Amino acid sequence: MAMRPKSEMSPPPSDQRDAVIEELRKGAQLADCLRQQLELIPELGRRSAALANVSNISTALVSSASMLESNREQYSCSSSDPGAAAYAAGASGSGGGTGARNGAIARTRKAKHRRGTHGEELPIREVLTETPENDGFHWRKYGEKKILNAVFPRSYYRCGYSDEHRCPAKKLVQQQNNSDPPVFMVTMINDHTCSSLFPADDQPHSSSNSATANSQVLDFTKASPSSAAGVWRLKKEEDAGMSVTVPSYTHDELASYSSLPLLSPKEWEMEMEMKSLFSHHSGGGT
DNA sequence: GAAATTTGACCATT
DNA sequence: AATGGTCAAATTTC
Repeated sequence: MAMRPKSEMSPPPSDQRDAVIEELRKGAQLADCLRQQLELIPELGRRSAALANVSNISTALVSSASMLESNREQYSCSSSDPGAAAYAAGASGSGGGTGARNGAIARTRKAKHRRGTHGEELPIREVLTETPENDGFHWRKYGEKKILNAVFPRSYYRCGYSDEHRCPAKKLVQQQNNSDPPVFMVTMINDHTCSSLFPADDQPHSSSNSATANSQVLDFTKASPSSAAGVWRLKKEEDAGMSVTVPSYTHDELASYSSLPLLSPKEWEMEMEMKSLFSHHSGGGT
């Protein structure tokens, strides 16, 4: 909803932008180191909560770097530098080489012109990320399509509450390459309206705890067992004997282990409010 | 049994 | 006509 005057912002010089990207990448690497250190925490509760937080930090950093790279792609596209665009789109050439590069560029351009049923321009946001599943929303897959000149199929998700709350948010996820970890192009279409509905009215049929009532949970732990991008990383790191970026604990478990878990800022505020309310009454029920 | 995913068919757009 | 996006029945998983 909030229309940021992004288009009015002049791009930083590319040197500076590259430096920022570099710093963000370093931050992500450091977060990874930190994660390894956190593995050593003996207490399961603290460890898993800390791991989850580090994972979020890492995701935020990688996403930010990707966004900057996307911007670079836009600017360099307009100034005729397809090489940079291909780089920004994650086309590292590892995917089989059957014209994936061209596909990535063409697709990116096309996504900018996506339209709704009435021909109106839809709000589109494209992000390159290694963790397409880790955006805190509940998505439901409704299709998958092999895309021309693309090595990997594109997956189509809609908000898990698109029915209940008429939330128009959709998300297209397409793996860009086969690197380790793989990079995914995530195209977000429309904003979530469901998230603004949750604080107002609890879902009547939901179980009584607030974490499930608010749907912005990382429930990709139970996502598709075969091809959903969300599980890719889990499976892979499991194979490698590593511990997991997004641990396979449920949101509730994490929430009970620690008070610092996977809440969106909005949820976090609510939780805090709830807690202060309860501490006001502190044991004085009715 | 319910819920989520898969997958081929169908539809709209270019 | 080709391609991308969505639907919906079948299948799978919990």
